[in-house]
Amino acid sequence: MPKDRAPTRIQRKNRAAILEAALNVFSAHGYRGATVDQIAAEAGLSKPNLLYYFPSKEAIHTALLTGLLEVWLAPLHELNENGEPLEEILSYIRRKLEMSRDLPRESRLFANELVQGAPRIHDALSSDLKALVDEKTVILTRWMDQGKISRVHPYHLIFSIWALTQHYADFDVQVRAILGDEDPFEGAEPFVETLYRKLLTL
Amino acid sequence: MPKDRAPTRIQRKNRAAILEAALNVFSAHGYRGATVDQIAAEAGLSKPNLLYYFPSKEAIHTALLTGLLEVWLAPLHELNENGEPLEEILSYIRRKLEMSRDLPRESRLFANELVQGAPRIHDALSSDLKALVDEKTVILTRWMDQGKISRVHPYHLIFSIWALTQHYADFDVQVRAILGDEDPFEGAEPFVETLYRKLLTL
DNA sequence: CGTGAGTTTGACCAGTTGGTCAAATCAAGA
DNA sequence: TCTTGATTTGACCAACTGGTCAAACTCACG
Repeated sequence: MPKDRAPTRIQRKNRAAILEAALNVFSAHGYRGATVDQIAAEAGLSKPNLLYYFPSKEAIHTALLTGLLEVWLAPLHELNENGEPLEEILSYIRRKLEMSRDLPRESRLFANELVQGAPRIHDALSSDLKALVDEKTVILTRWMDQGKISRVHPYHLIFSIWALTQHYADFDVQVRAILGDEDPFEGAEPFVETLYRKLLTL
Repeated sequence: MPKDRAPTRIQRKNRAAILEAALNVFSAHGYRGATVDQIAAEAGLSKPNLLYYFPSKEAIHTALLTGLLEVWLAPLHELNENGEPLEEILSYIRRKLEMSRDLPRESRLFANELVQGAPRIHDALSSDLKALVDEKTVILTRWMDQGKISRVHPYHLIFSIWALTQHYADFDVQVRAILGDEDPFEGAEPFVETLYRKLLTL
């Protein structure tokens, strides 16, 4: 247990290696399915050495989740109320789709946690996430009031975007089992763009 | 291990109780997160007694998955090539949404399996599921060729329906954390109906 | 009733898992 | 170089897990 001074070079390196390894293991096997030994091996450390940097398996998991939550919510944060409504929403969708393509482990990490009832991030959902979504649905509703986009249920609009974009990362195996060689994202991008353009154009 | 005669009354009752309990436990905690003790307790049996009916934890899991796969795919099976195209698709969506509302455990069972790479049903995906989807996309493509519905990527159309409808069961916690008291399905039904009507109407 | 198959259980086992600890090793500043 | 705190490790532990087994019990049916 290092004292709470400024972290040393080694501390920074090993903590980063552990979190990287934990992301691999937790996202592939879920919390319960991941073992500390596995994470330690993947990080190139012995188990006791890993537990020198994090007090427990759960601590690694929550450190990962909380650390990645802001990364995960960044695309929605960027939704700009002063931009062109339809383009803002389409950009948001594109950012989410890119994240599914480029950060599938992060997506599956949250998917694993959510599908099992979010026992470890339930609080963040009903505070941080809810606050962010509430804030952005106000903007969406204003755009609808101003006749800039079609009137639809703003919460379900956001849910649909999450569902559609994250599906490609979370259920990747299924998508690939059906599409075979075809790159999922090649077809997905124009599809979702058309979908939301038609939905939101008056 | 009962002989392979006709199952007795007790066998039928206990096997059903085990599968019901296993559905609860596996869907809530995933394969690795579920314990045989937990399933036995929930089924009202001792662990050795449970293992008298199923040879192993994995056997219970695969029995569940394979038994439910056809239930799960039934809505798509019902998509009728002789029906009115848009109405057929909308009915399919409604059936899937009903399943999310009425059978969320089944949805999460598959979600858990898929998000972890489908180690135990990979074969069923690339054979049964792929065959079914291939068959139905032919119908969708024909409808598009005949100018009955808009031309979109048929596979991604199906993926989007899965994503949207199953989202409400699989990520239920998240949806409820944001919607609060509001019934998710009340808003979801008209939303998805509008969405696909706009997408598919020429 | 009796009897044989079907059912249930307590005791047990080996492997795994998260976590501890004292001792050994290493690194960097005085 | 020397010392002190940071880092690493092998040995270990208790709890849990999936699974086994022989013995006990129960049920249906002749």
